[in-house]
Amino acid sequence: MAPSEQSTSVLWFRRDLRLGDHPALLAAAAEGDVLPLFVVDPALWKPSGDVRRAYLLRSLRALDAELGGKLVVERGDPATVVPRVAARVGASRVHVTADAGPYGRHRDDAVAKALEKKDAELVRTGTPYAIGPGTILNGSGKPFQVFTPFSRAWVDHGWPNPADDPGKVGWITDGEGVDGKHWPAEPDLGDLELPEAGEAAAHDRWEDFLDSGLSDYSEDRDRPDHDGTSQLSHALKWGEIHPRTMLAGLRGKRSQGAETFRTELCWREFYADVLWNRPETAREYYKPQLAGMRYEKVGDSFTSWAEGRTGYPIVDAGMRQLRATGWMHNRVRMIVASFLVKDLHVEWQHGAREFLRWLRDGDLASNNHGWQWVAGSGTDASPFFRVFNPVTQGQKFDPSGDYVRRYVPELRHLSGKLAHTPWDADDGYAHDYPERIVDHAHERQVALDDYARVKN
DNA sequence: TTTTGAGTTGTTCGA
DNA sequence: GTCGAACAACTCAAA
Repeated sequence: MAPSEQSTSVLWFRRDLRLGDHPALLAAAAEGDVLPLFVVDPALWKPSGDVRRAYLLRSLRALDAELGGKLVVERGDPATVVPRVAARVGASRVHVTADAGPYGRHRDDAVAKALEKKDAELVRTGTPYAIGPGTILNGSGKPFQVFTPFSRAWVDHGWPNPADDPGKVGWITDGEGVDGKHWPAEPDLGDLELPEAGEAAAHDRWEDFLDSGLSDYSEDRDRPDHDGTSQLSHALKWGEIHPRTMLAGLRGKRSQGAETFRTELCWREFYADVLWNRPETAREYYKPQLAGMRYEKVGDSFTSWAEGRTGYPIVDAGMRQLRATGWMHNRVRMIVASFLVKDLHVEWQHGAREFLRWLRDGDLASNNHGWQWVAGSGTDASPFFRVFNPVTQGQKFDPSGDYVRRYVPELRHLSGKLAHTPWDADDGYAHDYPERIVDHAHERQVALDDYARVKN
């Protein structure tokens, strides 16, 4: 289209719920007036837990406020809804940030086809990542399968600067989807408190973290009893802040904390890249031979794990933190994941699904490939003998026991480290804390033996 | 093509 | 308490 020709377009928001550093918004605004749209897609809404639904709705409300109440929210299959909205305002172009996930790619292809039938077009600009998945390749032109070489190539490639400020955008609305008409009701979360949603809150949090959290990040991030993480995983998941913005904020910082944080952002990009190249690994084993392990069916032991009643304090604290807050510390995610797969011999997919149901930051690529890493079926090269010991992990990363006591009231009467070993205290079970449902040393050996069998 | 070096986050054992 | 070795030889990336 000629630059002088002004026309109305649609900006369809998905996981890019912000107005700053937004290339697709720039592309839309360059064409003329823009109708902002969000579609509540049952395929994504139905499997979501209440926490994620509530967080999304609050983020949408924050976005709507920034848009002067003009956000159009519709419900239904995007392949039907998006062309209908575009037709309503005579838009021939619908702008989006490209989705790299398996469902999103499939959905967007369907929407693009549906738009084509009406002589309209889906325009994908940018991705939720600093470097688009599928971009980084090794010397043979193939995707990396090991993190460290990927990260070197990722750094060498470099990442773009944040997108320009869009300036004054001609936001329009059509009066159909506004005023909360089609907004789902916000689920009742009871006592669960969510962090403030929206772009402004994400930026405030990021600035605070740069000022006061980053210097100790590399040490503190492994401590579930400390507040040492950025608390921005949900903001990244919903695109309230883009990793470009964060990498620009880290530019020039050479501290260990900055290095470690960049590496964590790189892990997010690596797993998105892996999933882009192997979409089926969202559900299937990245290393298929691991599917041949002997696994237990989901039953009582899974329920004990999910509800935080395994009798292993750090595991129970983690699972209860998940349900109480919609978030779990990353160190503890690894511990509880290892426990489910290696101690209870349940396939990682069940745990991954449980996490996605509760996590406010639940991201398919990071979550499921994190699970595969723990299960030993993922991109990590070989250390099959890595089985987390829930007691020593607890003692090492929650040395004072504060984290356990915060989430497991039955253990609050135990002081210090003793909270990790109630079986060593005379009154360890005085408040109905459950006995250990399995013997870790034994189950560890079962897992290792089975692994050896599968390998041979 | 062959070879070499290296691999997020671990655990246990024994000195 | 601390430290190094063993776990068991595997796969990938790059020279």
